[in-house]
Amino acid sequence: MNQKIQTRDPELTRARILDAAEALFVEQGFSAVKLSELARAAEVTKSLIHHHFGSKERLWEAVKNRAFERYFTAQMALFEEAGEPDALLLRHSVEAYFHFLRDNPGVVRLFAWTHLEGDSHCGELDHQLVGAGAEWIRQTQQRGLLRQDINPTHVIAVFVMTCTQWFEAKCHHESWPGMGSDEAFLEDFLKIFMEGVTPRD
Amino acid sequence: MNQKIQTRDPELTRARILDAAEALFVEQGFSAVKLSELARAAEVTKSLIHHHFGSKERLWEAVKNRAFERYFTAQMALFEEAGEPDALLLRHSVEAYFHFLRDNPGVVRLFAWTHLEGDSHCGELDHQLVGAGAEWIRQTQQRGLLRQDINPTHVIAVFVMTCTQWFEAKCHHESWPGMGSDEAFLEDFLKIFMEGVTPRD
DNA sequence: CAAATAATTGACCGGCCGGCCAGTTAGGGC
DNA sequence: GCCCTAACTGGCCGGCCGGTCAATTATTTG
Repeated sequence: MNQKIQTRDPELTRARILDAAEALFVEQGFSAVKLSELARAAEVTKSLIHHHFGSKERLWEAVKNRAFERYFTAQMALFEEAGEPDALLLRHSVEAYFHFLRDNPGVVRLFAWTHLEGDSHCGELDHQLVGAGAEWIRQTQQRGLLRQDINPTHVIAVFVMTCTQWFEAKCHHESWPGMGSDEAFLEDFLKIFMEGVTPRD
Repeated sequence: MNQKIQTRDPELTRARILDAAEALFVEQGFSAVKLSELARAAEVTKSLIHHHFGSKERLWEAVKNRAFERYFTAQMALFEEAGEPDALLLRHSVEAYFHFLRDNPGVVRLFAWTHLEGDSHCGELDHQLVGAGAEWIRQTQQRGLLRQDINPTHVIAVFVMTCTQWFEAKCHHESWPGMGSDEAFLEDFLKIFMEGVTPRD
């Protein structure tokens, strides 16, 4: 009775390890995570982790790759359901990105850890996305719907960075006197940002 | 010949440990730093570290406290040499903050580590600074030199967060297609930001 | 159905981690 | 000068870290 499951499912095992590892790495960072702790959390033996991933470093790589791929496809999906390039669409993109980060705090922390490691991998994954977004802003600029004296990539960078830092440094800013809620901040940021990228009449 | 220094200077020893610890913690983060490595870097015995700071955790606290105090006084100094509140002064504040971060990469990384730890201490140190800055923006708003429909604290947050993330996530964004230099980005950000906070004619 | 392959286990390892302690030495107060 | 405090040293320790290995068992292949 109560004997261990006899059936084997290597893919599920890998997934269990990856899931548990992602949770721990995201929470504590690479070097603070202990394989013994991870093994307990994933309900596998420590040896099994080595069997499937070789080493702690390679497991970390696998975790990052999987998470970034998820991030990338999610962003790509958001992007592809976009309509005609105009200023309103830019506003919706900012809102979508902000809410995506709000709903995926793990992604935010993962970014922070990899930035501290100097890992440029996640940035490279963005190339398509940023390239397409910049092209899209360029078109809007040519239509006269956005001011033309700003580098389109910088437009993206400004809103991406503001949204990211809002969630990365929440513990830092949330105690600031007068600081509002997520939505209040987003609204004020959009006021500044949209006014800033709109051409003068 | 070549004998160890006989003279004792506990304050200098503390400083040597703190300096070496700051360098290592900033680079690698708390848990990746080994006390043996730190002892070598600071040219002291491991025991001496424990003698002066008690434990690795308390040393980390001491490092953060000292660095944040330095940060705070540097910012306070910048702030106090400011003149009459107007829009140009806001622009200069953004530039000053941006260049401060560029010239103090250690501060940027320290912020990132503490954010990941959920440490709200650095945010609390900012209270005075942010309170004063917000008050200052409020005055400028009342003079009609900045638009009045935006929370002053959010104005500060937007530029602080953009500057911070620019340097924190440099490895992420610098490979983006079309991304410009520090100065080019700052210029474009200022175009958006200043236009966004200026009242319509 | 046998043989090969892959998944899984538990025991084990060398190394080093943070921390401790007994002892030594310098310096400041009296 | 003497003593007490505090700075400083070297050696040591228990524990656990990431990683290995031989043995066992399920699954796939042919």
